[in-house]
Amino acid sequence: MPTTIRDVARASGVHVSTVSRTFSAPHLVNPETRSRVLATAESMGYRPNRAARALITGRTGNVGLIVADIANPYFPPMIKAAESQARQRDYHVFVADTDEDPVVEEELVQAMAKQVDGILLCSPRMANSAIERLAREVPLVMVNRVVADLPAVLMDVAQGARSAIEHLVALGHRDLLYLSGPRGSWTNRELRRAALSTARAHGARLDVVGPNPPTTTGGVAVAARVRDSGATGVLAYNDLLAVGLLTGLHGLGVRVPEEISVVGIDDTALSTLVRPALTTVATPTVAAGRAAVDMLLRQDLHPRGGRTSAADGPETRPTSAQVILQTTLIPRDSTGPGPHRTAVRRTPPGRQRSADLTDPGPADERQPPAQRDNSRLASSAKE
Amino acid sequence: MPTTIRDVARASGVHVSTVSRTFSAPHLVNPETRSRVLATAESMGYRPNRAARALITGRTGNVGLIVADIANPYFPPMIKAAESQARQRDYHVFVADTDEDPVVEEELVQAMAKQVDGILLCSPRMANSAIERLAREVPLVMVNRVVADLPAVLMDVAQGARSAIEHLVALGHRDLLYLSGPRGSWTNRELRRAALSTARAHGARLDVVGPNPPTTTGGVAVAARVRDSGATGVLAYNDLLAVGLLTGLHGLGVRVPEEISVVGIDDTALSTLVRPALTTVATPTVAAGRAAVDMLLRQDLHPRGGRTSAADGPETRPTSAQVILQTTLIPRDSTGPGPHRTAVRRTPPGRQRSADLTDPGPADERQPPAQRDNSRLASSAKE
DNA sequence: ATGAAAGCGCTAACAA
DNA sequence: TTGTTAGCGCTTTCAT
Repeated sequence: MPTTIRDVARASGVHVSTVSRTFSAPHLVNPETRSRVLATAESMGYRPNRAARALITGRTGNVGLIVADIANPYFPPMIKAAESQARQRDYHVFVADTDEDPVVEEELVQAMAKQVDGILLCSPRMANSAIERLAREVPLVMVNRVVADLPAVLMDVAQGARSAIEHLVALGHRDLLYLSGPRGSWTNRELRRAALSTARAHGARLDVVGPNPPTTTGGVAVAARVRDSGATGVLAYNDLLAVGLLTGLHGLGVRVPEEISVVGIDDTALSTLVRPALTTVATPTVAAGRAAVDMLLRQDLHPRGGRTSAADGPETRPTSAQVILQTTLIPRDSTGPGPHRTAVRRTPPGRQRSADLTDPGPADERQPPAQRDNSRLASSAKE
Repeated sequence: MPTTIRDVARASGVHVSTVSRTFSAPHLVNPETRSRVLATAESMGYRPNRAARALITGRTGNVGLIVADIANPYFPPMIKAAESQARQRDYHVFVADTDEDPVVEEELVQAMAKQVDGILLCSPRMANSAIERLAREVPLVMVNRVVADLPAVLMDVAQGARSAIEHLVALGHRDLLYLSGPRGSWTNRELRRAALSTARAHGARLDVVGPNPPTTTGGVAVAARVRDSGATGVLAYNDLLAVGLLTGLHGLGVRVPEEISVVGIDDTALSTLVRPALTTVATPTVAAGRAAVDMLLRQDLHPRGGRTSAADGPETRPTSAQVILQTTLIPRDSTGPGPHRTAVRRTPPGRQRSADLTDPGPADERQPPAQRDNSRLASSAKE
């Protein structure tokens, strides 16, 4: 039976409210009383019950973070960024994994709702309608998805897909493939659309294969189909799929990048660990984690419930805004010259091995390769 | 302002207690009333406040899971196993990452304490004393560590280290290295001790290098030292360190396994993705996640607080027990013949490339390679 | 089967 | 500066 505020009050001969103040507003209590209370509390092993406190203040000091798959190396940097940003503001982050299951996702939001001050929904798989409904129960910030006018942190993946396709085309590839990700993924739709239109604009063929589970296993599984497709350049929904493809192709004896070039998306830790090192589009996950926490905590200035309420003036609605983060192509060793190499710009095979391009290539590839933490953000307040 | 139980009561013309029963004990309420209440609740978008409920029942329906580093691929399978096991019993899992920081770790336990029914501490870095203190505030289950007689799920990593060292010795390596992990890690101490004694028993030299951060970066950083050490066989604290070492050695032009053999620990997803594929010791993380949840929920039969208390007989203390899970060496391509190869058993170089050994090798290597989910567990109740 | 009342652990007006 | 009182949203005796 844990010690309560009442036990401490009795033991130190003061009223509960004094004990309460000792912990939540120490400056309002006489230094002497304070230290006496603190001492007895300490000796009794008393800890304020944050849940009970939350019930009345309306603030828990926690934020929830829900991701589709913790095993995807895409998320950990984002999670860690969110955690450190939250910690700076004296918040804690509780993470939950939905296993790519929309139903579990909704359940988890429900379960978390009252134990956190808001939830970061990262790459959610739920239906829009479900999200909108939940948004009325708990402050939500979306990451990688646009839902109504909920606050959102987005990445310009369309631009990333354009860069990737143009990179492949510039290398002389005309038969391209987009390895599609899961249904219901906003990012997947963006990528696919941008890849298709960019390919068309450059007179290249682009087939779409999928949906695929966004995992290495998914990549291995689709390798034979990729080989048989006749495509020489492949863009995958994410690094996991791309790395799986690399493994699968290796198993089939197909050489990368000599026979097929592969581009991933996300620039996860994996991409420099595999051989050949993966050409990929860096998505600013760290900046996203930070930005998402900031948006949530900013709008959290309007606490729900709690006693503070009263007539709080003109209907305080959450500030709806979007933050859009830039993406960057990182050429590495999994892309090389294709069959339609034009005579215009000759680069020795293996040129891509150097991350430091001397030949800047087509305009869209001309990204500063050094600047990896591209946290410059184009914030566009929608109201 | 979210809808409360009172709003629903008023709107459906019944007392709050009836609404309460409709949700927590439906069988005690008249079917007609029930459906009426349910209907109004639904239409008003009412959701029971789990935090408030927990305050009185003493049960939250959540379990906490604290890990040292979410980015370590070692943890996700364990987390997912815990989640699915918990979900089967209608519990939710909240995960938190401590960034390998003991202080953050303690804070997080505090923050979670009252919002969960118990906490799984995975590979904690805290001091024993801190853990024992916290164990008095919230039910704790340890994973990968022994603290007093707290319930624990352990892996027989010592046996794993023995297998690994014997594997290297059998291949003809006599100059070995153990790449040490973080201070304060129970697993690290176990590994180190077992590696040292096994090497000694076989007349091999084994140096210890470290502590190292248990990350790929740590592995890359230590590569030059490893090369210069003169050792030909290396056992690393975990796969991350081993994979980093692989990358570092590759960068230095040192060939694996021709010049140096490397063994990892954990058999993370990474190990089959890198080239050469990593020889490693599989640790049963999935079984561990499941077992930990089971232990926690079993002892949770004794709810803390709540109103139920009363005189509950003979001092119900949490059942203290340990579960010990087996580990298995998985030979892959990062280990090969060493300079002291005896004439006894000749195996062509590159034999290790096949996961299907025809030559079973020394006794300790003779593990069933197919059986990957080694969840057979030796449970030893200590009371 | 339902209502009345007490209270989980805590905070926040308001007095004193 | 401290005590008094009310109550956050909910469950659970105990009556009825």
